[in-house]
Amino acid sequence: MTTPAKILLVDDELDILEFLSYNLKKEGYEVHTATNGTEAIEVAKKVIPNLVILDVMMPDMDGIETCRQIRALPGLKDMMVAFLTARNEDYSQIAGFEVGADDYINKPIKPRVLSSRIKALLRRGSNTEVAEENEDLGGIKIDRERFVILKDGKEISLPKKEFELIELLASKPGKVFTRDIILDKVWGGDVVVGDRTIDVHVRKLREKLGDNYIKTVKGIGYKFEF
Amino acid sequence: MTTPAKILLVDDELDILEFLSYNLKKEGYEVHTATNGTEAIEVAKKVIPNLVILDVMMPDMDGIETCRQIRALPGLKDMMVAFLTARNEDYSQIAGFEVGADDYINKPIKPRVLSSRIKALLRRGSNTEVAEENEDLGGIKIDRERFVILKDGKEISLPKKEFELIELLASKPGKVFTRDIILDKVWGGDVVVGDRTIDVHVRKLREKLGDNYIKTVKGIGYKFEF
DNA sequence: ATTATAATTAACAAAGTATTACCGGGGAGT
DNA sequence: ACTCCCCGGTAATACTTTGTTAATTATAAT
Repeated sequence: MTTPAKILLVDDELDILEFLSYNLKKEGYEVHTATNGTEAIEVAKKVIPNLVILDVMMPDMDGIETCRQIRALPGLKDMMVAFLTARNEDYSQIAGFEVGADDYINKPIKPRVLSSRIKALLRRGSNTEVAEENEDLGGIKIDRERFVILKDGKEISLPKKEFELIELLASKPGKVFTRDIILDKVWGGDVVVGDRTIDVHVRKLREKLGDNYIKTVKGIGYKFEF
Repeated sequence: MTTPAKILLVDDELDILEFLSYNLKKEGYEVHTATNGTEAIEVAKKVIPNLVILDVMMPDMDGIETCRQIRALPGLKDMMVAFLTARNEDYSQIAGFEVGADDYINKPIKPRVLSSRIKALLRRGSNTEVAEENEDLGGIKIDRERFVILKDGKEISLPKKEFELIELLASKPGKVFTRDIILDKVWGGDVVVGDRTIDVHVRKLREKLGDNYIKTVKGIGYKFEF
């Protein structure tokens, strides 16, 4: 770590703002905050953040519009942008990607998830050179931005759950994810679903991606390998 | 599997304490309890729990403050902390995370939910440790994360029991593990299996790893050597 | 040689996973 | 508002792998 990354948080709900702010500071980031679009633009001009986290739903000026305006500022074209959205807001419905969102983060926010997402974002952001090439995982690329998998250049679009599942598994190729962990991360710790639900989703993924990527580790769980 | 995780429960309501305690013990955890902050700190000093579950609302000293004090104790910085909160007590969440809460559990508590949350927490806690490079044991490496053995760079995947067995033996190379101990650690103290079960598993391991690693000590047990 | 302990093998039981079919809810399009 | 269709999930069943047992053979120690 050289100089801490600067993050601008924008949300009209003070609770959330504080909560996120605290957690990010703990991770060593330099955190700035704003409670509305106008204020956000002011702050952005001054601090030139590496990453802006914007609530989509805000009074006055919504996150999308705010984003558009911030991006128009000099020197801020290359900054990373993440939107906060309520759970279950279908990604495709959101106009955010049109203004160049780099990630979506669902509320309610789990600190651990947040932290890793942000790290990933900042890493991506610092790759100023290449227009952000997604990692190639044995002929497969995960395009979070478009919510699509690329297999040998061919697009395969996945439903949400399947996407989240492959995303998790591929996040650390080779690592075995226990059923517990998968349930926890993809379905959420307190949702109780049947034992075979994961299997079925794995099945559907294998149908679409081919049988060579997701391996079962009997008695333990699954892992992504190539 | 190895040694049971230690959990410290703190709540002023005896009903809840008993209820949780019962459920957690059933899951195989070592459970300690306290009914107030001061007592909690005493117990924490002694047992050095892996996880503390704290009621936020308590007379005398509330959960947050208790947590702060416990964390200040030597050797307890890295422990996991979960707070029990009444439904929708949003405000306390913020304060809680400031003292390093790792999770919130809402009352009323459903045992099933509790169980999975706790598993996740303890897992997270142990993951927090150092990224622990795998030791090379005479051409063999045990990769717990991927759940495979690496022999001369080549991956050998093992079934659960075989993996646990080699893991145990290799945990202290050279040391002889008696059949009793092996049964206890791998199969669990209360499971009754036949005399030859261990032999068969050793056999299978030797088939896969070669005959040069596991040595028999007649009349005593087995040891891992290289 | 005799006895006790261990290794091997094959057959069986149990656990775990894959597959298929199906159902209900919610959104998209009409 | 009414379909229709897709997604996410369940249930039942078939299938595979793993774990255990028991019977048999081999080995070492006295």
